[in-house]
Parts: sequence; structure tokens; C-alpha cells
Amino acid sequence: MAPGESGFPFPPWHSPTPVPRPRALLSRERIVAVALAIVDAEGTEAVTMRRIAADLDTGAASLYAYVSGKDEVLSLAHDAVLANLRLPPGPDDDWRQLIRDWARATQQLYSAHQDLARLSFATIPTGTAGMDIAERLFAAMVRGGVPSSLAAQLLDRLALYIGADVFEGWLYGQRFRATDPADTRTTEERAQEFFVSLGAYFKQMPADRYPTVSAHVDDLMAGGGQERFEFGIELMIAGVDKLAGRLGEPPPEG
Amino acid sequence: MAPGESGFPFPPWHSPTPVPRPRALLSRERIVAVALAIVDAEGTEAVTMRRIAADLDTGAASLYAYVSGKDEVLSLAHDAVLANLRLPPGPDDDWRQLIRDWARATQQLYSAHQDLARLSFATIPTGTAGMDIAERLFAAMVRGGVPSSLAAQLLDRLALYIGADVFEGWLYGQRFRATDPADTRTTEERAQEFFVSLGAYFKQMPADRYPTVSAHVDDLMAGGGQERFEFGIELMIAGVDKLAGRLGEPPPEG
DNA sequence: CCCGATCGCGAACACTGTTCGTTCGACGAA
DNA sequence: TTCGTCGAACGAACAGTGTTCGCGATCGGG
Repeated sequence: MAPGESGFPFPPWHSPTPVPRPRALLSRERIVAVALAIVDAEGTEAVTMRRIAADLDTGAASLYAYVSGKDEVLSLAHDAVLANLRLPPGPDDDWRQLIRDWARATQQLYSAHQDLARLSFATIPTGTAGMDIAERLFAAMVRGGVPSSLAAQLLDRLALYIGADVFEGWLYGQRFRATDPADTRTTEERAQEFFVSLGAYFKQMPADRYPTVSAHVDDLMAGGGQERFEFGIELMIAGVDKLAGRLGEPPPEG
Repeated sequence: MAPGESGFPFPPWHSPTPVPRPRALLSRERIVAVALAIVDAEGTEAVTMRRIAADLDTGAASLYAYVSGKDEVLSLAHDAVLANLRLPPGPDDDWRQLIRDWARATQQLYSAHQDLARLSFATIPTGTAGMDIAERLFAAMVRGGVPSSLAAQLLDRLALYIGADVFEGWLYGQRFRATDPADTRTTEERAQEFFVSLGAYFKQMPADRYPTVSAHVDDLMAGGGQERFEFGIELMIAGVDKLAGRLGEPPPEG
């Protein structure tokens, strides 16, 4: 048996033959996949080049052969997630409902990836998945009688709003996550208690200086994150209805 | 003249009498003021504890006697800026115009401090300045016939939207800021060129797959940041009008 | 005049993103 | 089979980061 074969020890003045690394270990896709796994587990702040590299059994420097830097890794991860956005096929005869479905699907998609929505700001989707959905939304609105300039601006503002809402929701979630292991309350319970005490704080404000606020604290505190999110969507849809002069509007109920 | 007096040199085997440091050099306010100056000059990413300390002629460790950490410094800076929000006094007889004035004032305030709007997310103003303005906005809407629950949610969604818009605008500004000194174009020119080429990219998309997008590229690309910001405000105001069932609505023009 | 409390802060720790220069393995040519 | 080349891989280092520890200097009170 010669040195180097199956476990035979080396004399100390020899360096051991290193175990051969499998080739083609790294690639853009593998790097992005690992980064996304870290995001899903711990959020975008936990993504570091060293950690990605460690998960790939290599060193941080090796990543730079495939990727220009950390920003690009996160950007690619964001693109990869957004490419998974799917809407059920449909006749799209009701643009309002289509907008609601899209908004909710986007919200859920982002929510499933911690604070990835942070990367949605100042990002314009140009991939086929995003374009397909934009075409459906845009076409449904134009077909429904919404002026194209209004439709275009609505989509722009909604995209901004959705990303912002999910990101803010994640921030709140972080604030109320458990830090003390002895605290057995859920995140929701802690959040609820915070907002209850915040309401109490508002209630004890001088009523002569803040009469309207004092009188309507319950309205200010009403609704959880999901209600507020959907209210914003309805607000913008209704705004388009109004600004479009009620063209193609379904008959009001009641 | 004895060693230590006005400039008289010390023999090298003596340590010079150190210049006495003035006491009470540091305070929460001074730390926040310096941090804010750095934010205004270079943005929130440029704020580091070492840099704040250096600007105060001290070491980073000294700051921790007054402040719990970097997050608190930035949070205090955000509070300090927001406390400067002022609205001209008025009879507030037109809640829509009051909302517009508030939105624009908030936008301008944030815009004057680089990416400070980033810190607006998941932040509820509780200081007197914020409360005073909230009371005025809220009162004007209720007085104008808007249901208080609607008014409360509108303010919440608008605050989120305004912060998100300014932050996104700053991100775009960063992307298009000059990196090559030989490039004499302004940031606006670079941004314009980017969006023109983006429009060209959309225009060359297959028209059979994206008929609506292709036909309305100019609408998608229309408007700068300010137009889009104000459209969002109008969208939400109009949305409230519609959802409130046109109570207290001024007679439509035309 | 001295002594204890308070304030300030240098140095260190454990990180970060990125770059440089070297090493290593595989493969085509001789 | 041997050599040379070349691209991929990566250890080490650099210049930073936030935060903590414990020493030292200064000041007010006794």
C-alpha cells in the first residue's frame, strides 16, 4: 500500500493528496438557489458571500467567477421568485377581480420569502412571466373600458404598494418575534398587545387637543395587516373607477 | 515659560499635558444631529458609529453611553426630521386639498434627506408634531363627511405609499447617478435615456403575444416620478370618494 | 487633599464584501 | 508519456462594520 491509498497515513513531511473536488460544483443557478434558501430561512440580511460559499463547500472568492457581487445574487434571487408568479387562466372578463387576484398572489409570493419584497423597489420586471401577467392585467383593463394611461399608472402604483405593504408587514413581524424563550405568546399575540397598548396611549391623549383622534381610536386601530392590505387595493380600484368616469362599471349594488 | 504653556515644546521624555477635553461634549442630540448631517450628505448607509464619533472628535465606544446602538441613532434621526413637518394653518375646509398638501410636504421633507424614507416603514408617529397633523387630517375628513373608519385607513395607506414612493425614487436616483466623471449628462438625462431604451425594448416585444403592452408602450412609459406620485395620491382620494358614496363631494366640474 | 463615582475611549472581537496571486486539475499537443 | 497551457478554484489579506470590555482620567463631595 502506497501513501495516499485508502486511509494509509502520510509521513508528516509529505502533504496528503487532497480529496478531489467534483467539478462543475458551482454555477449561477446553484449560487442563487442557495442564496434563496438562506433568504427563506433567515431573511436577506443573513445572506453573506461566505455563507453561500460554505453551503456550497467552497470559499467566498469562488463565487465571484459566476456573479458580480452580493447585490447581483440577491437581485437574481428576486427575479427567480417573481418568475414563479402564476395566475389561474381565465377569461379575464372582470378586470377588478383580476387585479385582486394578482395583488393577493403577489403578496403571498413575497410573504413566503421573508423580506425579499425589499428588493421589489425600483425593479421593473422584464422577464416573460412578468410580461405575460402585465399583458393580461393591462388587456383586461383596456377591454373593460379603462383608459390605457390610467391602467398603466394603476399597475405601476399597485406594484409599488404591494411590495411596500409586504415589506412593512415583515418589519412588524420582526419587531414582534419572540426574543425571550420564556415568552410563550405567539407573534400575533405580541403584536396585538402592542397595538392595544398603543390604542390606550392614544386614548389618554388630551381630548381637547386631539378631539377627532380621541373619539375614533378604535377606528385607527381597527383591522389587521390583511384587512389594511386589501383596503389599499380596493381604494386604488375604486379610484380608477372614479377617475375613469365610471366607464364599464358594473351596476352598483343596493 | 514652562513646558505646557502656549506652544512651548516638551522634551521628548515628557508626555505632553493633554489638551483638556471639554466635558459634556456628547449628548443624544449632538449624536443625532451629526448622524443626520451624514444622512443628508451621503445617505443612511454612510452612517457608521465610527464616523459619527470621528465627527465629534471621539471614539465609537463613547456613543454607547447615550444611545443603544446604530438602529436607535437612525430612528432618532428619522423622528427628528419628521418633527419638522409643517403644514400652513388653514380652515381645512377642503380635506382633499389638505391631503394633497400633506402628501407633498411629506414627500419633500423625505426627499431632502436622501434615503431616510427607508426608515418610515413600520413606524407610527407618536410625537406631538405627528399627532397634531394627524388630528387636522382626520378632523377635516370626518367634517367633510368621510366615515371615520375610511379616513383612518386612508391615512394609514397614504403614509405607507408616500414613504415607499420617496424611497423608490431615491433608489432610481442612485442607479442613475454619475459614476464616470467623463459623463457630463445629468442624473435626469441618464434616467430619461434608460427609460427610453426600456420603452424601445418593450416596443420590440412580439406583438402577437403582448398586443396590449405593445400598443400602449408610450402610456406605460409616460410621466416622471412626480406625476406618478401625485397620481397615486389622486387615486386614493378618488377611491375614498367612491367608497364613501360621494358624501360631501364637491360638484363635479364640466 | 483625597477618594470614589462617573464619563470617555483604545483595543479587541467577530463579522462583512471584495480582491489578489497562487495553486490545482484536466486536457490537447508533441 | 510528457509537457504546456488555461481556466477554475480558493487561501489569505484588506479595509471596513457594530458592539463590548475594562482601563484610565477627570471631577464633585467629604
